[in-house]
Amino acid sequence: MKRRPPVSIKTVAERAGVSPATVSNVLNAKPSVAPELIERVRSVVAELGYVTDSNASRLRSGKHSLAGVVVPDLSNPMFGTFVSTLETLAREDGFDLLVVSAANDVEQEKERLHAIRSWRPAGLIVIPCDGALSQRTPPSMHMPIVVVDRLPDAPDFDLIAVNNAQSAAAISAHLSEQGYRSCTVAGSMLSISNIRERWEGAASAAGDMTLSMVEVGLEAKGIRRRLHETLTQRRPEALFALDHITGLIAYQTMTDLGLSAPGDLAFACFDEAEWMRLVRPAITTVRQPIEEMATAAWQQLSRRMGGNADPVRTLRLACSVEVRGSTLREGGRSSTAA
Amino acid sequence: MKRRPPVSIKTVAERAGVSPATVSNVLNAKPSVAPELIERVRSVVAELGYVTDSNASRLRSGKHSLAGVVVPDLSNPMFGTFVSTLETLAREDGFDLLVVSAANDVEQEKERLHAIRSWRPAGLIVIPCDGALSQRTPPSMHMPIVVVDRLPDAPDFDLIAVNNAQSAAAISAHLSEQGYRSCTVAGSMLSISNIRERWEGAASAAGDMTLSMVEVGLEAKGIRRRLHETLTQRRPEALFALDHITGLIAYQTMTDLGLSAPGDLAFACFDEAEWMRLVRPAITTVRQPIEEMATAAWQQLSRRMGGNADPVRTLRLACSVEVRGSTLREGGRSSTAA
DNA sequence: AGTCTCCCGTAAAACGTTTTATGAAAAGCT
DNA sequence: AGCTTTTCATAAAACGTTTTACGGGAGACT
Repeated sequence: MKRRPPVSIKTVAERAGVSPATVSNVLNAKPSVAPELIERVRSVVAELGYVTDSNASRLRSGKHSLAGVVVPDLSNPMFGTFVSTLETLAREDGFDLLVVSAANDVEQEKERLHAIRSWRPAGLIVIPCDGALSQRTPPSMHMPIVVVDRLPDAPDFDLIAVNNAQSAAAISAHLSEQGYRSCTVAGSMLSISNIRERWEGAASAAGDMTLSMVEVGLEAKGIRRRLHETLTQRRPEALFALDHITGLIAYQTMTDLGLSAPGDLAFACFDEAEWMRLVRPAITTVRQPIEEMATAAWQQLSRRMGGNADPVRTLRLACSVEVRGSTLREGGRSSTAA
Repeated sequence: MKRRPPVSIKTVAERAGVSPATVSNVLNAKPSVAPELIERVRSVVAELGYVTDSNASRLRSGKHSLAGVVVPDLSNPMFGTFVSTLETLAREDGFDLLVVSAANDVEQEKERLHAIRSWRPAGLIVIPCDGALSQRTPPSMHMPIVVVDRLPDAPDFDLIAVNNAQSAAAISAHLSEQGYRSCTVAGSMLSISNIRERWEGAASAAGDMTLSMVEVGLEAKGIRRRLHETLTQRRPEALFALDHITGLIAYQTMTDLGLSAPGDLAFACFDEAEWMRLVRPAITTVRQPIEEMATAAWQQLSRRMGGNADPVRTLRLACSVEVRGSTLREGGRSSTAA
């Protein structure tokens, strides 16, 4: 591909026989440019394929059109859907998104938050790895930040989350209603705020069911090993996974061990993925409203970027609980009083 | 959060009692700065939390640290994994990624490719919606572009793809070996080059098996409807889905119709997802080497961004075929000569 | 015909950095 | 002591835009 010097506003101006200021006025639809000049400039822009340098434009005008998104891991489909929805909304408002991920590592998250500042985004939407954001967002970080999904460790941030405790409680109550006497709750780490909320919610509604918590970590091999231990040492009657990746590996582990749901082991997961409907029996899940979370997050960030200085705001969205075959005992429902 | 005027290199210079040029020299580790000044500048940078404006830096220095990635849809886990891997590699080379997606729409892809240019990325990695890239990358678009997964419609681009035809042929041959006499091959659209290659590959190795192609489109409802029609009108003995989303919806449709694999309908898919191993029987798949594709794409783009002007290059990576229960007939293998 | 007002195009400055050229001071050499 | 060379700090320019202030010309009014 033959390399040609890049086209700048000066090139366009020279070719059109006007000044760079006139080209800028045309491109930015400023009033009081003669129709003849408008036509001439537009024609040259099309001919040369000129595209304004958004960085230079922001430098001079101060007007932003970039926002940043920081997520723990783009391989997780939940985050992929989240970012995809955000992008659609951002584009409608004339923004592009700079998307970075932290590989589920708090040190990388710190580095990513630092690095993203250098692009001067107008604001940030952050799904933190664990929530210790105030350590990673120094006082000099002035841009508005909306936190999603995990609770930040300081009250300075707008937060969009789901009703973790209540939804996990619903699962716990359901399992208890079905007559299960013991349940292991598996989650990555209790230091991750939404995992802790879910555990606490589950614990609050266990009724007569004995609940225990196992922290399986974030690394697939470790998750697999701890779940394998859990299911082979003293197997509970039910297993409740508190996040998507834990749920996926939990299901793999129980199928590898030849355990079928719900007879050998009832299984529920706090996150919905398509495959959970496909396996037989289908899996009881808590479905998080990912697109609503993305919508609420973008709307709140838009307000902040627009100058809104209201007190910080927390929005909790409701999940839905999908009861499916993986937790239903034969006659289980009818044997318990409503 | 109290808004304070942003800190610039001038603020740092004033506070440190040096010139902006000295601050720049310190931050960029230029030789011949007195140790005392280095220490003073660093201390002020830390105190004020100053972060260089990468846009202004690139404007003056001409040195890039942003690359662009365009994918059809981030909700598709394959693209999520791809971008995640790219990001890790880019970061190792000191680059950030501007990630945009086209919502599987060629008009949006055109708009996205145009918009991403305004950020002046040093290069682009593009998974096109259908491959008609030369229409969406005008001659004025000089940055290096590496195309991934789908064939571009012009020979100007580096390409990283998989051996679609050969891998699909392997599935087709396997189905024929198993004794299936008819197979429907379902893919989004033949105008998408990798779908076309896969169909052609499957067709080339069908042997005695009757093959037919159904183009199901990209929109979930339409995919579901066409697959439903296909499976209820004149049901084939086998179904081979050519991409992930088609495979997911195909499996949903057959389970909704009460069809079990492989007895009622053998099922194979050209893409691997975790759930395909979890369902019973597990699904026969072609596993694409997503991380290797990302690695090869980044390496090639790095070379191009570094000034390499070798002729354009195509790299085809090999997929692996995972034969599982969804296509294995009882005694099917032993009845066919190797 | 002269004066005043309005329109329109643009020169120059500014944004935040980096680079380059320059000058002053210090160090080295004779 | 004087001259030459080297070091180091910085003034000014430059990157690609947008904004602002200014000047010239045209039109309107008397």
